[in-house]
Amino acid sequence: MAAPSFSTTTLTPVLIHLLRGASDLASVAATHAKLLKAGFASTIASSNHLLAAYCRCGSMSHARDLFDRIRDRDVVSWTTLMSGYTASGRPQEAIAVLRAMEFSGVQPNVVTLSTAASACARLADAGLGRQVHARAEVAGCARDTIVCTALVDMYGKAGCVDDSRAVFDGMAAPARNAVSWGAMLAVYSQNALGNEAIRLFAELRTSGCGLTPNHFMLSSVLSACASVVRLSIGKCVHGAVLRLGHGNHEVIGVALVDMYSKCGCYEYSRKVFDRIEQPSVIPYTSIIVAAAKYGHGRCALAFLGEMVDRGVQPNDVTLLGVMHACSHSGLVDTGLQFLHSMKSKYGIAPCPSHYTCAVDMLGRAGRLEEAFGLAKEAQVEGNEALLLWNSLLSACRIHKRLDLATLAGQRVSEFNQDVAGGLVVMSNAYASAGQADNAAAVWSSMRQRGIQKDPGCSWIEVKDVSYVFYAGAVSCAGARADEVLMLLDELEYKMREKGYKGRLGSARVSDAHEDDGDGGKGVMVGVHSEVLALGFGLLVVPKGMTIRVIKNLRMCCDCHETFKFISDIVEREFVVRDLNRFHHFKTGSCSCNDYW
DNA sequence: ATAGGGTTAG
Repeated sequence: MAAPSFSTTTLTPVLIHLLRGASDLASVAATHAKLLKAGFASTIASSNHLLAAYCRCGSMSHARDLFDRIRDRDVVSWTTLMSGYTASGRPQEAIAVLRAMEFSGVQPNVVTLSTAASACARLADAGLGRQVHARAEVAGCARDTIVCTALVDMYGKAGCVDDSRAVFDGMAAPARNAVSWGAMLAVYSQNALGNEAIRLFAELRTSGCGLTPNHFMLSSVLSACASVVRLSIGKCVHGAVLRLGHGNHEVIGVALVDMYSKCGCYEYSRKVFDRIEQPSVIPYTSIIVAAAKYGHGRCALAFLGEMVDRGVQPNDVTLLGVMHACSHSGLVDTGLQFLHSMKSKYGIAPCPSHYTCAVDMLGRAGRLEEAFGLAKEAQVEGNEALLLWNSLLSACRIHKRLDLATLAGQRVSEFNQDVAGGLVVMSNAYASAGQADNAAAVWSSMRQRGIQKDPGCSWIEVKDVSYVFYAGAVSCAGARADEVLMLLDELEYKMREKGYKGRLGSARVSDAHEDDGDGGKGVMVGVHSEVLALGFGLLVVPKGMTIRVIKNLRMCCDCHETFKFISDIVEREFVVRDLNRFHHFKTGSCSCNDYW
């Protein structure tokens, strides 16, 4: 038998060297075996090295076995095990390790507590996170930059944005580094507080802290710009990306593709995408989703073909994007083929969102019997099912199938939570069918049950400022409100000369998709919010510039017709982003060819 | 010196 050839003091560097190159279980286990065979008496340091190596290669069962056999476990052993569980997606077990560690009497340090905070972040559990926060205070670790940054992230992931900000504000200015700023920006961006993220980013640049935006901060801010549809700021950030030399970073490329597509600039998304070298599945998915939103179904299919040819595997999100593209382009049978062949062709089993998309697609195309059949046969539950039956209900209204609408409405009402949207659609279905009494009854029952619904609104960005319009209320236009109404009056007159049959303004029984905000008299609406936003845009956006309107609901047929007429009359281009796609109006027609 | 914090597609 070979004599041990290392002394305790020389072993550790050799061990590190062996373990550093070991990213797979086999080589870690081989090193482990060699040590045992050499008869080396393990020290706590060498055991911890091995433990970390097992964790790095994701083999938590081996890590646990080793850990259980370490007698004199120190804070590093415990922390390493916690970190391993967190990294392999088992944060609950990391917390159990923390509890066992405290029970065993070993004191946590800053590394332990930052690891614990990140386990709580993964669990999105603010209650547990608060306990870790308190423990950090007690241990005197609550001023540590990394602990604080982990807490900022933890509160954010748990949805407690104010707590994140309180921790961030409590950090002394020199303690805030680029990671802390990046974490706070990400918190705002991930919690749909885009404007707060934009404000904080501006603060970074004026704070005199001397930190330069890095790709983490830039991608968070771009996603913030996308979520609140702030094109002009997004373009400025794009400029900063190029100046700072981050233009070739894939993550930034994806954020830019997404930002431009959500801000109504599909062409820019294309240009950014074309500059990404060797795009992975995520950039491909983001451009496919962008194409889907603009109704470019053939384009989306071409991108899918291209990625497959290049050996990039699509995933469930990619295929959902492709199906959305089919749905919004009227490629119904192609979309259905995807649903039925995705398992065999791409190895991805359809999940509830794919079924929901297919049902929506059939409904959009007026193939309602098939849609109902698929809806019943799909194993969809919970919130997904609510979305599914809601979209069917919507389709029934559009295709004036009150018989089926009642059926779908019944399904929707079986869900006790969040039924407002469905009930509004039901009411609108009655109104479309000329049954104003039933429509009013739905509203009054909603009023009695205390159900509220977000009012429909549209907004437009002019020189970095957002103007929000609600149906029937032109007040956002401020001093120019009267001018907007006069302009719309004049346009209505010109539209009539070209054959327009509807009415823009005066109150009427609603076949509307939005109520007027007071909920009670909801079946009476005035002019829709997107028309007001457009009227304002025509006054303030210079001629020759595209007017971009954003709406929080689906665009209705009337407004769609109106926008087509007006684009012809004033010879301008409009882009409208509604709840699920974009419409590009130009010379009297729309990019969707009236299919959406 | 063996353990720690932030980002992208739905």
